[in-house]
Amino acid sequence: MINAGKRSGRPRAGQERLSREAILTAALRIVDDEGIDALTMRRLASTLEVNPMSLYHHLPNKAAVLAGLAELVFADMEQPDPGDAVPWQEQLKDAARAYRNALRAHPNLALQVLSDTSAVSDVVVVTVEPYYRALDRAGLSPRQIFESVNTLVDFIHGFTLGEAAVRAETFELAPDLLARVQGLPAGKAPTLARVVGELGPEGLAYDFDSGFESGLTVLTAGFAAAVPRDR
Amino acid sequence: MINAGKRSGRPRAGQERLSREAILTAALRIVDDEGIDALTMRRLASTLEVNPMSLYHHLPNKAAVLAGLAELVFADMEQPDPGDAVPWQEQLKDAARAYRNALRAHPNLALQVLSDTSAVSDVVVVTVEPYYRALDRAGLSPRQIFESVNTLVDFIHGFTLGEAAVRAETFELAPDLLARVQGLPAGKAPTLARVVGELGPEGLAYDFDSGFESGLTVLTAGFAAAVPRDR
DNA sequence: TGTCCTTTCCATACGTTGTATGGTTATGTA
DNA sequence: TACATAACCATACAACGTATGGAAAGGACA
Repeated sequence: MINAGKRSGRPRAGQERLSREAILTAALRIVDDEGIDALTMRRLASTLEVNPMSLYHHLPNKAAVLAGLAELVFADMEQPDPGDAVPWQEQLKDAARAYRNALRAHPNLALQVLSDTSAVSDVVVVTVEPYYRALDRAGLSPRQIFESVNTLVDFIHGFTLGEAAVRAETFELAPDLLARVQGLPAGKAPTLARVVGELGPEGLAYDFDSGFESGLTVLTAGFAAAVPRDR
Repeated sequence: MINAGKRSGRPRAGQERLSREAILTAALRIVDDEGIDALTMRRLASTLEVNPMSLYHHLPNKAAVLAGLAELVFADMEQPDPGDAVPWQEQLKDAARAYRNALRAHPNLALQVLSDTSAVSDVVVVTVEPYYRALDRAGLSPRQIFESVNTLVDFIHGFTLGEAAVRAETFELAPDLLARVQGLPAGKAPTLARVVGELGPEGLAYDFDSGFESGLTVLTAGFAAAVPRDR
């Protein structure tokens, strides 16, 4: 009768079924597989084959679970920083790509992560050095660097948000947009209508990767334009 | 005994207490005053002095209430579009400012609005004409215009998200950031540490308005740099 | 070794949520 | 005048987060 049918009590040493890490890993799997709404304390406990209340010995509440997940997302981020061997533009873009990749590795968590101020500001502090380095090399002033980094990070956040939202829904961006534009009353948005018409359905087939690169190019060009003349 | 103490039944014509619009208006007030979490169907019904289930005759479920709120936010947006009398850069910036203002008029709704794909794509279609007009005047190709607008909108979204998140929490950005950076192990992020140190506490006192303007300036400069040479 | 606090798990239960079901009464149309 | 429909209400249910308190094992100290 080795613990058969036992109902409760502390487990033997080394037999603990839970830990903060185990809980967060299971939670991340649920969110990745089934979306953020599928993550409930009861569901989480049941996949761990544990009573719901047991979770509360490792994490104070559900908000802490979500905050822990945000933490995990950033922990997996790889920091490339090729250093000064490449032009500052490439250094900047590489860092931005790494950030984007970390965020989109778990699209169902994007909203949670981006709206969790403490998670974002944590990671921003730890992560942001390559941006500062690159823009310093470019010759910007401290104030310009500070504001440029904020602008870049905001772009990445907005981009990721859009990408995650579109992936979550199952709708086709291009035909949808085309249909909407064509459905507008004539003369309502003439330039939009003309440009969209010239692009055509295949021109509108949005590729997130190239959209991101395009944004990075615009931003780096904008940063470069801000470099004082005497450099 | 004119309907006194009556418990249920259809109201007299013209005496209806509910309508989609009335419900959404009340919901918006709750969200603005007390935050998105305060909005429950029961709370909403009680401010309207109505049974919770009555709401369901005008809106199919709570998600529809939230979607309706997103709609309201955009409905209040004023579209300036000074037209071709000003440089294209100003036309672009004015439109961007109007969009930002609409989003931040209801900060507690920002997250909801930005994550509601259909709301965003609705408004983007209706709203985006000035951007297209400005960038067309600047001389960009259809493809460049399309991608530039996406970049600009993503920046606005990311910026708004950050602004709303910071406002929701009650913490001071500048001292917090400074403390975090100073708490880093020495040599961990040298450029960040130096730049932040040079800025000092007052240099870090973030002003969202000037941060937004700075982003717009960078982006317009980036767009300008993409104009083909033969223009 | 025996004592006692702590840790890890479990059982039960409470209040709140969104909403399904089905009733009651007035409206509008046939 | 009959009847489907619309606008309201009462009741009820399942699922949620989590407070409370109990059981069993671990670890510290006598």
